[in-house]
Amino acid sequence: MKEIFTGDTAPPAPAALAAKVRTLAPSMTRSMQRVAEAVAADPAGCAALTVTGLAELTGTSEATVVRTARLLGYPGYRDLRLALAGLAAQQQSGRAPAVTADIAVDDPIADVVAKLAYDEQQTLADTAAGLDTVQLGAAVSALAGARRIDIYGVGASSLVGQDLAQKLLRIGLIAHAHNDPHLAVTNAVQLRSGDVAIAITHSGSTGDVIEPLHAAFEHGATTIAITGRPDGPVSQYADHILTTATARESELRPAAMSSRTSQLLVVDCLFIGVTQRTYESAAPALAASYEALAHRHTPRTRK
Amino acid sequence: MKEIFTGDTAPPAPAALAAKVRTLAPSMTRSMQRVAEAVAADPAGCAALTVTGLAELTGTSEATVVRTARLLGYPGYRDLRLALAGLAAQQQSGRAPAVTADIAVDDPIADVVAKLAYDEQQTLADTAAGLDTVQLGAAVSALAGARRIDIYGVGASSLVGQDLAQKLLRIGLIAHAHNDPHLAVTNAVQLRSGDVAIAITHSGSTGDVIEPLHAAFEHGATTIAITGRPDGPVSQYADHILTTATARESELRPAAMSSRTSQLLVVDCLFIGVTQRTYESAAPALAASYEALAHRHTPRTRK
DNA sequence: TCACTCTTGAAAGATATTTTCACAACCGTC
DNA sequence: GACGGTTGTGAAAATATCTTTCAAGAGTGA
Repeated sequence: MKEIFTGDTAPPAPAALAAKVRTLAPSMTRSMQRVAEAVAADPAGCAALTVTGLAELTGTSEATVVRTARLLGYPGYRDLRLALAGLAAQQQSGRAPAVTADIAVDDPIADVVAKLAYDEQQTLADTAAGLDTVQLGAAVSALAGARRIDIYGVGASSLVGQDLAQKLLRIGLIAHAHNDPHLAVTNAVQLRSGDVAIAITHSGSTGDVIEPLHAAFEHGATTIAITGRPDGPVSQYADHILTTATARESELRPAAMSSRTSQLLVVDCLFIGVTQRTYESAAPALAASYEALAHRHTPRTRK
Repeated sequence: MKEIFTGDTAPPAPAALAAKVRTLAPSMTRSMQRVAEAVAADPAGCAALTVTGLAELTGTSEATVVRTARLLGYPGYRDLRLALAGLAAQQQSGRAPAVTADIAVDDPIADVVAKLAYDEQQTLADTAAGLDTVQLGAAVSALAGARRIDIYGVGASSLVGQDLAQKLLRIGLIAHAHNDPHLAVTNAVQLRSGDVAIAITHSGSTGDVIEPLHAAFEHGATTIAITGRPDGPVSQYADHILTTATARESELRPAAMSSRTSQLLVVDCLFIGVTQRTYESAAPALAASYEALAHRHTPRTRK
């Protein structure tokens, strides 16, 4: 059965507010962005303000502040404010926000390693916090019972798709990752109810990926989108939307880098989820695949 | 004239609310005690209530609720509520130490997400800590000046290799990821000094990957191994060894999962390092590849 | 340029909070 | 046990805050 994507990211956000702001920022208007930025930059300060206060601070109107709160997933400003207070309390008591400068051209290699590792850790945390477990559960259910699974991704996302396909094959599911858009579409029209199609696109607007998903959707397959832009075109044809985190990008660190990390976490979650659901058949399949590879390793030599 | 009740406890309380309630209870009237008790017993629940709601819950009136808030040191109920929200958030974040456990078959999906994210974060930290920056620097130098770069990986490592190849191609280097062992070997014998060969294998003993690296090594290419077993056979033929972390694996979470995370971090480090070294040519190449993809995105739809 | 949609804030409308005020309950005293 | 005074309480008015509406302005594509 299909669910209708209502545009609002489902439940009130817990702690991943900064990440959510980043994810949703592109779909915001200028004024709303100003509000969102203010909120992300200083949760504690904003929690102390009334709608009117925050509107003045950001040079916008109350209406805009309320609109922003809505977009971030809260029923209204009051609830955003409450969440902000919670966030502020956590920040204060908890961890110091480790300073994380952009990677610079002249950074020594050790700094590059440290910054990269930190950024990716951050991306993982953001993804985990922003992932809608209800959608994830639904996606897992669909996959666990799927007759056939087609996965679409191009560019960097193609590798993520292949990773997922490899994993699903290992537990005995019939999965195939496409990266040729033409073949993907011609295969998609073969799908029907009981099959699952997965589109992976960070931008949410990659035509080569949307087209096969659209075709699969039209033919009655259950469709899943793994995207950083849940409001993007791809979501039109997705029964279940899994949102990946959007990290700030810099010249040296393209968005593709963190989106890959985020996508892989989602893929892993899907895989583990499906393994759990189909444990009876998955466990022996995993064991068998492990066994099959054992003889391909040459004996260890130690220098 | 105002009804002034400002208890001697002047400043807004931080987290010691329960204690404060106990301290102040004797000086409270019966109704106020009921309110204070409710608040102390369930901060989170009360944070969700309006004055009217809390008044009803405790069988008192709004005025009493406000008076209680004042006595507790807040300017009014609104501020008490904000503090309550903060408290609730702290409590909630406090109880989440279960993530260190292995992922179990019956874990709810939310736990799976949390545990996976945590594990991968750990893997990243371990990798960053264990990476030899001298070796990394040497590898970067070799890549930056390479005439041609061949990458070998099979299975999950194949995807990592492809990721690296994609990245290096983007900055104008000539890189190719092989996953067919035969073709890899036949190509490897074409390499010579000035070329670079990279083998990616978690076990360090994957014959299909060692063979081409061996061939490349013999023919004078600079060889790099990305492996979780620096003492494995693959290292015999590697000029530079980059060590990836080995996370504990469980039945549900195969080693391939964390080794991939670790390998990707290494790959990212290599990429950034090479980009830095070749910035003059890499920057415009990156910009061009970005540009080239721009038109492949369909226009955004906003609901 | 025109027609169009999207964005925005002013102000009206709805809620929530605070204050006021009158009355009930209690307490000690005569 | 009735009386004056004090204290505790909630209903309702007053205020502050939040939400919605709506029309004008900004931006956009033909």
